[in-house]
Amino acid sequence: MKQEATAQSEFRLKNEGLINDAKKLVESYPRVPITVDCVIFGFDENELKVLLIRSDLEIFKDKWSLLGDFAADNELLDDAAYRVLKERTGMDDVYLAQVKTFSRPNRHPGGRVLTVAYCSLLNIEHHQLSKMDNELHWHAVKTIQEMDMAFDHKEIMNECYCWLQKRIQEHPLGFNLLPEKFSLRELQNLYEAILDIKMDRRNFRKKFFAMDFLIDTGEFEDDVPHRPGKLYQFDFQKYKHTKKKWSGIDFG
Amino acid sequence: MKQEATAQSEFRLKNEGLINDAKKLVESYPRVPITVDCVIFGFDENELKVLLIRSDLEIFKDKWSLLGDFAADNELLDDAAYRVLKERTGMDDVYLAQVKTFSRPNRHPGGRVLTVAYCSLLNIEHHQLSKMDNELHWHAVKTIQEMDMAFDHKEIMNECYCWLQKRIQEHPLGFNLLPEKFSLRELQNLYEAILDIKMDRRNFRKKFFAMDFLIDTGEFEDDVPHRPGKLYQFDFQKYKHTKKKWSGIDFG
DNA sequence: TCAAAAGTGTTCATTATACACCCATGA
DNA sequence: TCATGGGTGTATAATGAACACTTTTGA
Repeated sequence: MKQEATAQSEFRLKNEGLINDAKKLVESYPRVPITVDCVIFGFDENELKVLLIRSDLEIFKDKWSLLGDFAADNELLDDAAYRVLKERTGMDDVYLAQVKTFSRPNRHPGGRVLTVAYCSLLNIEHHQLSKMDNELHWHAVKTIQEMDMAFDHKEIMNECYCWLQKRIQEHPLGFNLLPEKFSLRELQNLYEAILDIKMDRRNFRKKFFAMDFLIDTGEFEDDVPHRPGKLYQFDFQKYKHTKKKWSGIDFG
Repeated sequence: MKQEATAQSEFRLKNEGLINDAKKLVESYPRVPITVDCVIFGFDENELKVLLIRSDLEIFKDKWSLLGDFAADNELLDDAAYRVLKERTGMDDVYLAQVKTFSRPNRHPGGRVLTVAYCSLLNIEHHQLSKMDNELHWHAVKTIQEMDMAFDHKEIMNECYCWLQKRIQEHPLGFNLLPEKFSLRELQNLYEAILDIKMDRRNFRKKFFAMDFLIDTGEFEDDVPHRPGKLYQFDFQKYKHTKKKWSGIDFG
């Protein structure tokens, strides 16, 4: 019993030594400030939009900026991105995904800052912006190419937009941008806006009905100046239990 | 003229002030050590392999580790990954892509270290490992699940493997793992190994011939104990000039 | 002559595309 | 009654999947 205790304490001592070695090693590494930047997409009036503010930095005072913040000590980057979303929009039930890390040494005028870009999607209708600080508001993605943006934020925006275009074809992300109940027209408008293409209405419906993830709510649109369409919900439960097939090799 | 000079110098002064503000801001951010970790895949003896070393860290001395290093001051992360590859394998004409950033606060025993995972692919035949320090060598990916790995390197490995499985179906990555001239059998073996599935040989050939990116070299395999197969090259030129179509919506 | 893998076509099922008319509603 | 978009079906083309035999080579 006593021997055991001794062995244990020896082990602890040795382990502490090893951890100290590790700490020393880590202390020898250069350190870099890390930020997260959120590219927050929304969909409204048949347009894909992105949420921007005027840059906090005086040097970029006339330029638009993504919503970002530095990562706190020991904060998981995903958590930092959720925190930024929460602080800026009040939302926390939002789709969020890490897209890419940007490291160009001169990307920040104040010295090297590394940023991790996150893409998030939220339903504009379900969220009235609470703070409008720094002219926080939605911009049509189509108009952004002509805007001045701070840092490398235009590059980050574009990467996230490409990511979204690809991703939305393989995953049911789009429903995070729509009201919980939506018409097929709204769904198609969303895809057409994001992919910037026109699709055949009949084939679009066929495709979604064939995937069989839409629940017919029995309800209908309201306040439309024409025949109201049926409203559907996406069956996330069923989707989760369906494992995707390999889509097959194709570079073309 | 003099006025102009004055205006210019005023502008410079003001600009310096703004940059100083930015610097002050950045100085207020927490700083984190950054590393890159490379998941280096190779293909040999009909198996997908990954290059590992014994961990440098005493605390992980019996565990296998990815090839990594800290990012130097003002070093682009891509450059850091290329540097690691060059230092460890001597190769610099290698496929390399950023996959994901890992930030769990306890992932490193020496304190918070953020790591950016890169995936790289290289042709084992074209490269004899020059240094064998730390037992550097190739491990079959299939056997790795049972191995002990340092840090969160098994998680990183798995993420990169999934990335590769998806990516190789949509992009011509596989050719980076094969000799410049390869038989269709080798190509199919590669796909079967990476995707861990069996494919029909006739359909596989049809698919690749239909994509029309294979150049018939007119040469044949050598040193095979059976009828030699034709050798092909991938037409990277033609591929580059072919823009991909949208593959179409499908979550199934 | 044998073993081992190369090379090759057809059929069938599934999926994608193109396309036009009637219907329900609100104004 | 009109304008607007909702809702539907069919024919054709393209693609994917299943499947077996002959050929060439080296041993």
